[in-house]
Amino acid sequence: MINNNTDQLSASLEDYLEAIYSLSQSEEKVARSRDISEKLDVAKSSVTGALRQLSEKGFVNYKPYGYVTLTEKGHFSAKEIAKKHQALKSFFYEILGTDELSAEDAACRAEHSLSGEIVERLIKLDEFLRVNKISSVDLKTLFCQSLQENKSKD
Amino acid sequence: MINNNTDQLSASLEDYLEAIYSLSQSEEKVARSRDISEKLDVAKSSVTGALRQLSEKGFVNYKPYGYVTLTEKGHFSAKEIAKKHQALKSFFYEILGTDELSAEDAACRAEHSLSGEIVERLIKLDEFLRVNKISSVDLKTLFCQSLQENKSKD
DNA sequence: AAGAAATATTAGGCTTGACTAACAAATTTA
DNA sequence: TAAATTTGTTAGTCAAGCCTAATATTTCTT
Repeated sequence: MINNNTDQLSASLEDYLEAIYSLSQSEEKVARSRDISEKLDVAKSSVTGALRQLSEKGFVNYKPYGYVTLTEKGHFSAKEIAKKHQALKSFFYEILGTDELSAEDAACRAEHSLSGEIVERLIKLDEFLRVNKISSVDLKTLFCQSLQENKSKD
Repeated sequence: MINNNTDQLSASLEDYLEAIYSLSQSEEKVARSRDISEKLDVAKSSVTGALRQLSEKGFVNYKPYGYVTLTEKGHFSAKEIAKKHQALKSFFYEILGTDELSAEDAACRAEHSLSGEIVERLIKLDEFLRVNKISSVDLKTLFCQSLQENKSKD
């Protein structure tokens, strides 16, 4: 019973929380175990385990066979995570100019490893570049011409 | 004996490879188990396990109680990882203007989750911003004034 | 070169987070 | 409402990665 730490979530639990948040927002307002399982491509039994943990840590209201809802704390954290995700995806897609799938994919993985501070600053840079009309369109030539020639030179 | 996949390394194994590379470069040219253990703040027995895996996958030459050296493949991968690390740290520190420790820390964690393509593009953006003299110095005011006022507003 | 010290490995255990299969509960349908 | 279907949980297993303690090997010291 080590790490019953109430505030810090593992990358995995962050994913579950994010999925619950996202499902609660769209669809029929309640995140069912089934949907979470499908969304994260994970066995239903894994969802049960995750819900128990999130519940113990105070992020969701959960009773076996009952509906799942976010607590205030859970809602707050989920929003933070979603914000990170959105900011990163937007940066990768609209500033760096990757294709949307890559951007989504990269955001999924990076959102767990970057601190709030870094993401805040990234958002500011993103805004700055937009305001000054420096975006993927402007950087495209730059990217295209230099992606090739830069293949390892020790 | 699943995942004897020869080319893809886990985040953890990437860390070990990177440490070996870095130690080989500096110091006395040979990465000893002891040093790796110390550098990654990990038990020596964990290093042994990692070396065995890296050896099985063809990234290092390793025999129990012997010295460890990188194979050509290992050297190549390590360089890639180190390059990612350097690029990310530089971006966080010099463009986003975080303190050096945060930059180092963030780079350590993000380097495993961002694809080569994203990092390449980040390097290009980094260069572009430098050339155009848009760096942390220029963004500082922007960052400082807006980091505060942007604390969640749903 | 033999004992002491440092270094490396093995053995065994723990945690996290996934899985499958079997079972339980809830919901739908006839 | 009772049977069928869907959904959710439990039990047991597995791999990755880490740990400590005990053991083995190498290196240093005298």
